[in-house]
Amino acid sequence: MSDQQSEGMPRQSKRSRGGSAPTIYDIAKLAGVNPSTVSRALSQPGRINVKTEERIQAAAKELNYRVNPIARALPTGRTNTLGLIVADITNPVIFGIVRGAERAAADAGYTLVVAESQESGEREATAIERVMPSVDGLVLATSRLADAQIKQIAARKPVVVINRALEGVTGILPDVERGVGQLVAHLAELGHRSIAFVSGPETSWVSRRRWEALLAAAPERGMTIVEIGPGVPTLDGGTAAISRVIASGVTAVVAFNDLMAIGLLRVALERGIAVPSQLSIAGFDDIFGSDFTSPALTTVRTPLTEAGERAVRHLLSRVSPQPDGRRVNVESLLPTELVVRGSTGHPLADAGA
Amino acid sequence: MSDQQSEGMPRQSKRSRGGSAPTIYDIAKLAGVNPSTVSRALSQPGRINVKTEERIQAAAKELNYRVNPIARALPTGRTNTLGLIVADITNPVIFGIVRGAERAAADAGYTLVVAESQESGEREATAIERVMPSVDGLVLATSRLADAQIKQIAARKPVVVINRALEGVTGILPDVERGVGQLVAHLAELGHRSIAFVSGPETSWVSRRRWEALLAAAPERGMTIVEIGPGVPTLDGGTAAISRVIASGVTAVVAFNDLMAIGLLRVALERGIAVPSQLSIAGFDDIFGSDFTSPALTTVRTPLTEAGERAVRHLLSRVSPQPDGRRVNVESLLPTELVVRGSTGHPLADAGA
DNA sequence: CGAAACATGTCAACCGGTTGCCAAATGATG
DNA sequence: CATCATTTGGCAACCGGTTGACATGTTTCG
Repeated sequence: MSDQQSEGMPRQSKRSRGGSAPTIYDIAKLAGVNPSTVSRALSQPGRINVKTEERIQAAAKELNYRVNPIARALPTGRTNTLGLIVADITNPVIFGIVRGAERAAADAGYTLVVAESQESGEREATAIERVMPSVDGLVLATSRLADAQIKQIAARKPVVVINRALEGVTGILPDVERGVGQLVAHLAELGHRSIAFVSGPETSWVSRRRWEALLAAAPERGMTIVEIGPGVPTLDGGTAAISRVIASGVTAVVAFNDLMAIGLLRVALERGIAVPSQLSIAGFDDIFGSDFTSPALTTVRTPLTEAGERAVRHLLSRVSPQPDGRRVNVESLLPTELVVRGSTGHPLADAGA
Repeated sequence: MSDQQSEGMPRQSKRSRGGSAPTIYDIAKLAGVNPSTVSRALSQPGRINVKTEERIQAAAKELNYRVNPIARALPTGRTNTLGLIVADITNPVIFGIVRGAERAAADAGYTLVVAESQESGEREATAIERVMPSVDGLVLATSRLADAQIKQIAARKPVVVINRALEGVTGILPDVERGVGQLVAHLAELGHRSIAFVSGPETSWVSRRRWEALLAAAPERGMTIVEIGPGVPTLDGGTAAISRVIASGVTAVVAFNDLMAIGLLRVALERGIAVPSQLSIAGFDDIFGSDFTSPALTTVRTPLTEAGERAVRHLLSRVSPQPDGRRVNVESLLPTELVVRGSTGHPLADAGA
């Protein structure tokens, strides 16, 4: 019974299907060695006799062999894949992150799977559960999860968060103070004495940080500053804030992000308010399109592509430690910088009155 | 050194690691059945006695079991993953495609891996080779590969291409005529008698299609039309074309895409040309930011999110045929439509002279 | 009441690699 | 030339599911 396999015609030999991709068994047969030798030759160069290795390489090339990443992942647990979870793929702030992450991953021979949570914590948790088993690590950009949830995930797989400070979890964070300092100095030089900050969502860590930085920098230059908000971080969120901005009597307004700033800019122009002479407007992030406006938007740029890149490189350094000791410096903050365009300028002499 | 693992405690029993994820073997033990029964209970509801199935479900829930997609993929070949290859993730035309594709994939419980070719055919081929073994199908958006290469790939795995017509390969294509017809009608109604089309790259299938549609529609309305180009499909590409546009004496210009249109708009305003009274400008795609300009851009919208969605849904229908016969209608073209904003208007009476 | 039809669950092979252990071959050393 | 160290490559178990073949138990029906 047990030898029913061996009797009769030479029923298709154990390993060798027709159309399918070649396996190490095919190579082994062709090179006349054991499959395990092939595996070693391919993944641990040097472990095998040079002569044999060459023979195996030649056979592999002849068969046009590609290692099956799934078969490799099963025993090793390493998938050569990273996950990137974003709240909203079409949010321009995210694009850069995705690009940077994808590049860094591709450079290292890693594949990137992208999942979108659509701003929902629940969907985010689902998406994470789905990709978790098949990734070596996760980048959480703009996560909507609670700190505790993130920590729990970080305990299972390496995790890097972007734009969020979290005890025990690596975070890629911007040097908000730098860009804000430049912005405030810029406005002060132009002659502004009062600023309004139109803030974003109450729960936004980034919005809070930006506000704190402004709150610290403005008085140093002898400027007054007020916060208006919270508001939704969209064009409409900016539009909705205009009345309060005007009522506050400031000559310059800084919005939580470029989208809100553009909303402010549009509604201001509609109402016949001259920008920048009557009202200077600035935003954050330097998103795609922020220079499409007339006047173009002055903004504090956050290097988002670099954020994505760093996040992935740090993840990789934990997933597959580099022998040469190169380590990604995640301690240093991402440098932000002011981009001066047309939406900020000297206030009219009488405007400050 | 090598046996530090095995000394001491009674080396872990065959199936049951501590920290690791639970397996069907753990469930089997808990429910007192054979692992294969667990597998069937989980993947073929009904094949198993209801009573037993319940017991297994309970055990699975208790252990918080999640199927290991990699282990499942190895024997079945199905990975529940789709690949999306794009030329440039940060190209705003792509965003919508990515979002639509991701949503459709997530809805079906599929994971999406995204790879960027950075406009290089070689990188694209590499990226495809890398993801090929671990996906069930591929969406090629804005491929830079030759027709023959794509056909070769399509012979190995299900492939859907976006914005490209290719014998034997499913393509998601826009109904260019519809939007162009609306645009031409709109311009004619405004009183324009002459149009210039600033074209994109010579190799762009889409640019050619748009030009052909314009060429067919304009004369029907008694308008003259000229082509200016080819040019690079960027802001600068638009900017560079302004002199030739002015020289042509037209009152309306249609750019290959919104980016070029915005470039034209900006340089026109810089030169003191009034938009739309002296020159009406329109673009294609309705990209993010096309309404940030002053005046906002009139454009022919292509439903990119739907393109991504359709591409994935069609792929899914081939990968895992729906029992209910629902099929994705890929034959019908994606409806494009005119979005009228401020950059088009009545030409000045004397401008046509 | 016996046989055929059907339902249910087990066995064991398999997907395609990886890797610990070991035997044989080779080389170095005294 | 004997002895020991080092290479080299094979054996076989393993990763975690899936699935065809089959044995057993249960129903149905002539």
